[in-house]
Amino acid sequence: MPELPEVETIVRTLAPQVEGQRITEVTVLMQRSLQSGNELLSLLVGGVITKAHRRAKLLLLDVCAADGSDLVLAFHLKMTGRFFVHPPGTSPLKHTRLIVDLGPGGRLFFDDMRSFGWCRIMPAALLNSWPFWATLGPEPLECGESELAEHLARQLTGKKRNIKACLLDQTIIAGIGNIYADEGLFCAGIAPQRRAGDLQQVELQALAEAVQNILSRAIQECGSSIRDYRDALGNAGAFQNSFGVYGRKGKSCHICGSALKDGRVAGRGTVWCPVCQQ
DNA sequence: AGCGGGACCTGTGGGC
DNA sequence: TGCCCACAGGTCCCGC
Repeated sequence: MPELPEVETIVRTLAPQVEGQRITEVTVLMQRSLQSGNELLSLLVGGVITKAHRRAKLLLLDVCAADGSDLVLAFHLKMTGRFFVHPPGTSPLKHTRLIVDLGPGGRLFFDDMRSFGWCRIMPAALLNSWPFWATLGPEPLECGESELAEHLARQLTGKKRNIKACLLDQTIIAGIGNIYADEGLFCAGIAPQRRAGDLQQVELQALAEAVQNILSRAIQECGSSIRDYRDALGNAGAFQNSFGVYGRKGKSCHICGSALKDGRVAGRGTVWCPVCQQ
């Protein structure tokens, strides 16, 4: 399920295939997948994709439209969203929701089995007035470790929710999902059900360090492939082989050998070590 | 206001 | 063998 490291890997593998390419057609196969910007579709045709990049779990394609205006295609992959550039003439697949034709550059497919993912097309100038965008928390890898710890301290003061729910909250910190929340908390030695406002400064420091460490390592390993995730070249990631807790319920902790516990925290399947995480 | 939980989806896998 | 159901999870929305 694409979280920050997976979306980052997709962007890195997609960018060389689409940047500089001219859009010749856009086809929406599932209307629900295009959340907004229907009226801008015709403006895309003839435009050029100038940049593929990422913010939080969003994949963004900057487009210089045919009339010279700047547009943005924002994609949220949710759990099963995928990108792949097929040769020209390729027919849609079973779960293809949207196609961006790039002439001789091929056909960019947005596939999404569960149809939770979406695309929004908007003028670049309106990006900042989009509530989801405007309320996103900081990029965890774009601030220093102590800066991130201080940010968490400010955000979590007085919070009664558990720390896992806070890590999943994109307005507190951007890009973390269920996998990296569990892994980060394990790495920091903090139990997921701890009340966020009760965490001590030294624990927040450890958490900031753990989150940055886990996310960077996951990017180096090209993300985690549990079942569905593939990058824009069709390759699986490898970080799932380095999991400390996620998907390892009942198995023994790599650090202390205790049986890992599992349950629901913040409404999500959660695994933790009852000894290493306090 | 802040928080918890259901709805949205569809394929997979375990149990009977 | 085949059917049924729980489960996976990011975000929005609703109700307490």
